[in-house]
Amino acid sequence: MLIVESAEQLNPIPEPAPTRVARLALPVPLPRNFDYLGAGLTQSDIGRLVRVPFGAMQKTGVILALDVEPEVPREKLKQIEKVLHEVPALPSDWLTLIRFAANYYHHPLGEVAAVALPPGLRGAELLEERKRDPWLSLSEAGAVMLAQPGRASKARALAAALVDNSFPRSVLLDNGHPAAAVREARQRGWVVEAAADRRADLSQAPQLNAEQTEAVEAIWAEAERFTPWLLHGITGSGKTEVYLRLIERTLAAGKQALLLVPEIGLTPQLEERVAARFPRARRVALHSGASDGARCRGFLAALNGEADIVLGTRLAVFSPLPRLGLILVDEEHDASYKQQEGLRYSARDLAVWRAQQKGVPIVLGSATPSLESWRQAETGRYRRLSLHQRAAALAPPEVRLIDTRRVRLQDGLSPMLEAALEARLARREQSLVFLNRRGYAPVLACPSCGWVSDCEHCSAHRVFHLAERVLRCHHCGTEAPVPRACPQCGNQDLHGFGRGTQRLEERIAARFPTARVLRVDRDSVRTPAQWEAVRRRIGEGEVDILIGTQMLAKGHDFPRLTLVGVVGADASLFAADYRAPERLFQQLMQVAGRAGRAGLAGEVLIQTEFPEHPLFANLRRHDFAGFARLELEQRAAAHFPPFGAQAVLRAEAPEIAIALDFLERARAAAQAIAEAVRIYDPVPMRLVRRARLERAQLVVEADHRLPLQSLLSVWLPQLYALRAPKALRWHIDVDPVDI
DNA sequence: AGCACGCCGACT
DNA sequence: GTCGGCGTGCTC
Repeated sequence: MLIVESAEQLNPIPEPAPTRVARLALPVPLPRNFDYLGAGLTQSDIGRLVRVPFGAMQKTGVILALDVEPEVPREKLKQIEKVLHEVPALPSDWLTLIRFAANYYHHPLGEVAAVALPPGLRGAELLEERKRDPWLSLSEAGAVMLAQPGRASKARALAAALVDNSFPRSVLLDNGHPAAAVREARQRGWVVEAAADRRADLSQAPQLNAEQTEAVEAIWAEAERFTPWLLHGITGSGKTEVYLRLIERTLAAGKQALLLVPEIGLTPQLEERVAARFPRARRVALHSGASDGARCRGFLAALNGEADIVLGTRLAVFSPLPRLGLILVDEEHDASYKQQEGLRYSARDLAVWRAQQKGVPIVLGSATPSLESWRQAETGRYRRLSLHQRAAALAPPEVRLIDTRRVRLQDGLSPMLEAALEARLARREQSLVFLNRRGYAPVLACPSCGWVSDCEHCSAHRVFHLAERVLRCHHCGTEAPVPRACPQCGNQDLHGFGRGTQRLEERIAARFPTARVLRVDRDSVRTPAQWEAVRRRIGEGEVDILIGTQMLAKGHDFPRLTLVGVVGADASLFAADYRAPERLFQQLMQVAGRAGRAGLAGEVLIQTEFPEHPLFANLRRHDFAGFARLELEQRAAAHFPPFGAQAVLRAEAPEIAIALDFLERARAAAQAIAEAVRIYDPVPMRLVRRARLERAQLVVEADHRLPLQSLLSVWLPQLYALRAPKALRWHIDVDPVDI
């Protein structure tokens, strides 16, 4: 029986859409969110983008929550101007991710959202994009749903959930699905595709060796849950092939794979390899080189589940992935995973958090893992897999040290290294001389009056670039023409002191006049297209001797390269930065890995004044584990990461006193709340002045993350409240890598 | 961060 | 007399 309680129930009149209070994340550098009024908002609008008036401006924000109690009087709330319905709502796990990042890195949530969203995700631009791109209109028809054989009921449940979220939809069905599921999908007007079409082309896959097979099987056995893996594989051991096999299985299971790569010129190569292996998968590449439109499309393809493989640099860690099944982080030790400005996040660390959040496996791969990850493996939190075999079944290159205290160097080159270069030339093999310092000479100076080429804006010398005839500051980028005479005393005999790649190139070209010499550094190779051309020239044997910086260390296989010479590495052995040895070892291992391929034995010659340094002993044995053991012992003794956690508060101002004064007040505030936390004194940074600003920093440290995070949670709001002069800027860096 | 409002020097 | 310098202050 129906009980009628009111006339409206018989003749319902449409109710006016109720106005609700929505809390938004807005891209402003303030540690709080903003509340707005919105008529007709529903629960499914959480995660949607909106346009709102903000002061005298217009901003795009993300709806975080509805029906919150506003913290300001209700009459101050403005109306949401427009809900961007053309963009699907960001899912709740994505909102949780950016909330986590904001909390962990103590950065305003709205700014985190702005970093995580592709630039140009705005209503108008998006509509325009859709007109031009037929694919986008297809995917706008739907979030992808995937049904495996015998999973029709699960598929229907998922579909129902998508309907509730007012997702537009399409379906991706595996072979062998019940016909009923297809009928149902078609009846609902969904786009239907077969998942098999997106699978790998297996014809091309090379055989795996025993180690690789073992790794793939071990990881796949845990594919249904969060398992962090450290894949320690020496150069040439075929880590990439392991990644590809795992991606293949992930796609076959109807899930998405996220592959993170460092910010290097190699990204296109890996992209090509993935494309060749998975020609029919929907692939998305997200990196800084991509256009706004491409990033936008890629992000949306990831968001609505269309994308099968998302390959990208650190920013790709923020891609929303509704059917994520696997995360891979290649070269996990690489410094470019840590953003060094604004939101200073580690994409590798966020990736691990995401894998845990979504209950999926994550593989961190490297030949020289970060000591953080290595220790996680030692303590059993990560599971370690090792690939020792080089694919070409070749002995690793022989590493030899040249004691430069006992030989006479000519322009930085020892007779032994020269002889080795000579021998390679005679055998028509390639050589690489590694010097991690670009320019002709690090400083130009006047021997008669003592003038040096100092930068006006930085506490650094300007580097003498002979080829371009400029003095260039490597910190702020400003340059000046090379003076013909000393600006101070008029002496015409100015000297370049020290050696950079340009001078080494000059010296080697003079010493080996018949050799084809090529210098590769950021000055000579500026664009991806130039990199491509250089790689081709090297690969086709058009170069005899390469001279280069770390750009070349990360290079690809150069099959004719059999000799690597290292000069000028000593500075890193005793650097003040406690991470310097780790970086040096990683760099030397990497550059050594270039030597010897395709049946040609490799040799590495390192010029050093400190041949007895233990770092070299491990390098000669290719013993990363040995190096890590030694280095971790020292870190443990000093309570440095990974045996403890750090954050650094940095301040910059026109004068150091202003920065130090702010940090001193910050230190006092921290001291008052410190519990199980060490707070150091504010100190000027090593490079005090950069681009006309003077910088200082204050380190806080704890034995564990938790007390450090507790301190930051109380401390940061106090810092925002400190009355800082307008000219002062400050930021916090959690888990810094450069202190 | 923007962009307002708000009080003091050289100009149509 | 104004146009405009960028010094504080606010943004739901």
